[in-house]
Amino acid sequence: MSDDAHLLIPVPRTWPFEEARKLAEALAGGDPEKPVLFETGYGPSGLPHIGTFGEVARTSWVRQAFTALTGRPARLLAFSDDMDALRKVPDNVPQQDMLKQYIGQPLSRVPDPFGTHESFAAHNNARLCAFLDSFGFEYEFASSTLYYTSGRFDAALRRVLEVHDRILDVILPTLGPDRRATYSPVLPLHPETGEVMQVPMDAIDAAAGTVRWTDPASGKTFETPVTGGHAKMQWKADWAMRWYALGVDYEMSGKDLIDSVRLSGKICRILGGDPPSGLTYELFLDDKGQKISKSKGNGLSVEEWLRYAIPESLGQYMFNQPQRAKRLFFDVIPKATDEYLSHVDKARALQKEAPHDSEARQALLANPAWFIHRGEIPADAGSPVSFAMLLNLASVANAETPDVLWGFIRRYDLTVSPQTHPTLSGLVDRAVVYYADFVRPAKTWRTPDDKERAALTDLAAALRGQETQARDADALQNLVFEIGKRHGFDPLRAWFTCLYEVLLGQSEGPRFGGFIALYGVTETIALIDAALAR
RNA sequence: GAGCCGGUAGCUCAGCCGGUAGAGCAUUCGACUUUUAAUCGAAUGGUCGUGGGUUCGAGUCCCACCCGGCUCACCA
Repeated sequence: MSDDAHLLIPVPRTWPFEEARKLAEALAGGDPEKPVLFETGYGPSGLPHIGTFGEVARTSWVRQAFTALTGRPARLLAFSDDMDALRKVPDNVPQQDMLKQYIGQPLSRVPDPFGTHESFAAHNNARLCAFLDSFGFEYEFASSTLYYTSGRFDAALRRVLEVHDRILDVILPTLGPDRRATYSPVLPLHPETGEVMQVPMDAIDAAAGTVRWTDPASGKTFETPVTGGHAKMQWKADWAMRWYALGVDYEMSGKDLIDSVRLSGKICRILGGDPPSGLTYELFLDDKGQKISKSKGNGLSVEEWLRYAIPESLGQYMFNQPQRAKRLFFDVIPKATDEYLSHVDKARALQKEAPHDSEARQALLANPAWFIHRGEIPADAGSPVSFAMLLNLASVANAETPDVLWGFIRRYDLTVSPQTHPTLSGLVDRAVVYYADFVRPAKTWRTPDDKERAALTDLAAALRGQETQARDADALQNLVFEIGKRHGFDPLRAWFTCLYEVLLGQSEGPRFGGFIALYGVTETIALIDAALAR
């Protein structure tokens, strides 16, 4: 641990700081003034998804830890491989027939099926940026097409030709015989059709910076410069070339890419560069333990998560154990949310102590909320009520709108409101949705028997006289109670159980007078009428 | 074939630099309620996958094995 002397602070024991320390060690010999480069990759053949969020979030956290640890400047580049060829037409976009005609073309040359951007790639790139912005990530966007065409990769591409054969030696043994016959790390763009060509090279001219190849369709031979956007690299070599050309210091990837990382690292070394450090994170599993993939459409999307929980909870989920395969399904949402809330409370307390207490500062840096809120816990973050409790409450109260939930919350604590507690407000809104989507559909409403039917009819009639009156919970409770006694329920508890089972679809519930007062007399009458009509 | 992850209470999991096994849920009991619990208190519950090793001391470190799961071996 004595070799940590160059670090500004002791290393907190969380994975972003462990990663940052690894990176600091790897960079120990280099120029301390040079900004450190973090990269995340994105393939714009589809819309950004939850894995994209996870990778950018986690990379951002390592960067935040790295800066805290070393004080060195760092950038995060979100690199979009938009020059990659359109291989398959995604089935969740319009204009399928139009897109089919562009298979094999770089995504940046495929028209936007939504008609809002210059190209399909531009459309997806814009969606990526909007998506990342909505979470407040700090990053610089990079377009592969722009980098290629602007000549930014030219020197590296010429270097690729110089060591072309050594690159082949590394890649060919990893390929099957069929692929081996056609493989080339350089993919020239067809000068006539614009297609990204996957053909073997006839000749390499490193001095001229060109490749010669034959179009299998026409038999014509072409001499194409690798520079200036006239060619791109095949993906593993592309990754390596990019690391080399840009000097990428850190990039994570999923464990399905372990072999690619190894291979690209070798190629990067052949080019004369140092491959980046990085974390291999585990994949996300759906409810049945299967890998989540865009094409299968299993698991959970970011939109779905945000429908049921506040954004910070998704950060909390991604923060936990990146090197462990985790189930990504609806039922993990409440736990992630409450973990986040409890960390925020601790972090806020630690934040007060941190300026004059080094132990508190260390604990703060180890707190997920410190990362999720980018180093500064807002004063109004956190909630006095847990999400689990709100879900329970929504269920018990049959809460169909946030108002009903707020009514119960305010009876519990009059000082809270959506204005004073914005996080709680967000939780309440989602609890109602979660209840409506998951809890209520599972409920079963019992049909009342004749005796219950008579009592319920009586109750509805009695309530009709109360519609215009002030909503006095006690008076309503007495009313309900009297009707139960009048109809001879014994024990009286059976009457209330009947109300819960018939009207709310559950065996337990809130004090009924209070429920009517909050839920509304008219609404309760409607509830009874609906039950009687069943 | 190559590689990765996991096995701790009935369930889901936490367990840091080795120092008397923890949480939530579930279960049971109690308090408070004109029936309730969104509340509070308490109890029950574990041979830490197996076998070795290191150590005064191992869920934790090392080795071997068993079981379960996943990923890559076509494309990116």
